[in-house]
Amino acid sequence: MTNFSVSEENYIKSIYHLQQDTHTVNTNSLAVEMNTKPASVTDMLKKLKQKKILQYEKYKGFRLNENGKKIALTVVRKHRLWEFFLANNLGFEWDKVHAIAEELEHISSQELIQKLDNYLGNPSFDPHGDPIPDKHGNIPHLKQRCLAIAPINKTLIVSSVTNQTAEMLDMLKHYKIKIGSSLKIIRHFTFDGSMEIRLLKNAACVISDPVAKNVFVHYD
Amino acid sequence: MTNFSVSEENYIKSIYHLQQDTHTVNTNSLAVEMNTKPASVTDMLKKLKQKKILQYEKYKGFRLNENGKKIALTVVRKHRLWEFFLANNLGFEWDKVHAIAEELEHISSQELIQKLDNYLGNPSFDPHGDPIPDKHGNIPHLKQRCLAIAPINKTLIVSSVTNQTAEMLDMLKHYKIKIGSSLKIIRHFTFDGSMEIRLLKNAACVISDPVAKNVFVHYD
DNA sequence: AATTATTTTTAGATTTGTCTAAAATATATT
DNA sequence: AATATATTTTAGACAAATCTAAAAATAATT
Repeated sequence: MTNFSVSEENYIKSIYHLQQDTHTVNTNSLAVEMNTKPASVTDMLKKLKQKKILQYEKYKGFRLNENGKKIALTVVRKHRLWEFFLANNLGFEWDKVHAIAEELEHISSQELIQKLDNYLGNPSFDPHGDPIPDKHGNIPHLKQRCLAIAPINKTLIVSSVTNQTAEMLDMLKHYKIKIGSSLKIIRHFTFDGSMEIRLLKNAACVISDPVAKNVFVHYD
Repeated sequence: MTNFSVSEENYIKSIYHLQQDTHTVNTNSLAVEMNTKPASVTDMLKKLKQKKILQYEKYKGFRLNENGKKIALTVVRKHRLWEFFLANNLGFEWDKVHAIAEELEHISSQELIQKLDNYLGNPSFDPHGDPIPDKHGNIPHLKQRCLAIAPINKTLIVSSVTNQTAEMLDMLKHYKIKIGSSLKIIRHFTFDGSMEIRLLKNAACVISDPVAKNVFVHYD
């Protein structure tokens, strides 16, 4: 497998994230995503095409081929494992880990990542609730949806929180809700959209609709 | 404090290591140390002088000033803390940690290093026995010398091993000698320069002069 | 369909870090 | 001290990654 520069890895990762929803990515959106200029993107696209990572025809958009996706997944895996380490072992807050993991994800040693993975206990989700690909690039795939519309009376596992402002984190801390928390929805109140929930072995409590809208859960 | 590139940090670190013994470093030896060409060294020297990190007069050698030393020490600190983490927590062998730490030492976050230091229990020596500077750049300073010429009948602590070939490591494993081991020299044999030693709560044993020459110890 | 607006690419410049080959300086030797 | 040798620096080139400004292609609008 060819060797990729930090810059190339960053492009590959961004293309991977963008092509999830849409089927083909365009130059401008990648330039925005990467905080760079469209001309720079075009330069890099040519390089990545030459390295047989990218499906790309001039003026017609582009997307990663299977090879490219594989590389993207190794970078994503490294990023999320480091995020887990930073939050879980070093005690960083969720909102601080991303920037540091952006640097750590480019450390090249395969052996390091394998040992780190084992050291951390082969976690499946990072502190933001995003799934961590395994060493083969397989992504753990549970149903995930917004708590506001999740099923009642089923065991739900908090998987991610979209609004990560200090105010929101403060609120969640008060309710003792964190990534990995187990909870059930007991009932909805139609008056204001709030809901009564019960966290595993805690008393029931009521959370507002705006809170529930930003909390995502897994279940099977 | 200015920001330094990976390449600049590597030059600073190498100059730091070279200026320990000699008082002024010369272009060729730095080029050898860094596996590069003398012309490239000169280019970088100009840059580092401009950044007020370096005492440097054309053709007359160079050395880091106080600012430069401070920067070198932060890089050395990061390198050795990561080495400790790799060996102690992830289970890497001594001889594998250096190459990976060469990459990790350039991760920029100060907060990361402070938290890592605490997580590791603020260790004083890395897996090679080299001292880890603290956050102020202070280096723990014990007497260190070659086991072959260390004092008899004093408690010595194995601090580093210079020859780290597989053969040597194998031999040390057999004798159960590792970094941090406590031992005493019981007597020397003049016939072949070998010595009888006793490791804490182990039976005494005899090690050859070539082995002793590559083992370094601390004592007070 | 023709024109306008948007998006994308090209051409050429810039910065960082490196190199080779030649020139300048310092050191060693006779 | 003069010459030879070794070391260091300069000059100019190159690759990677970026940029600006202009040209080319595509999409939208009248």
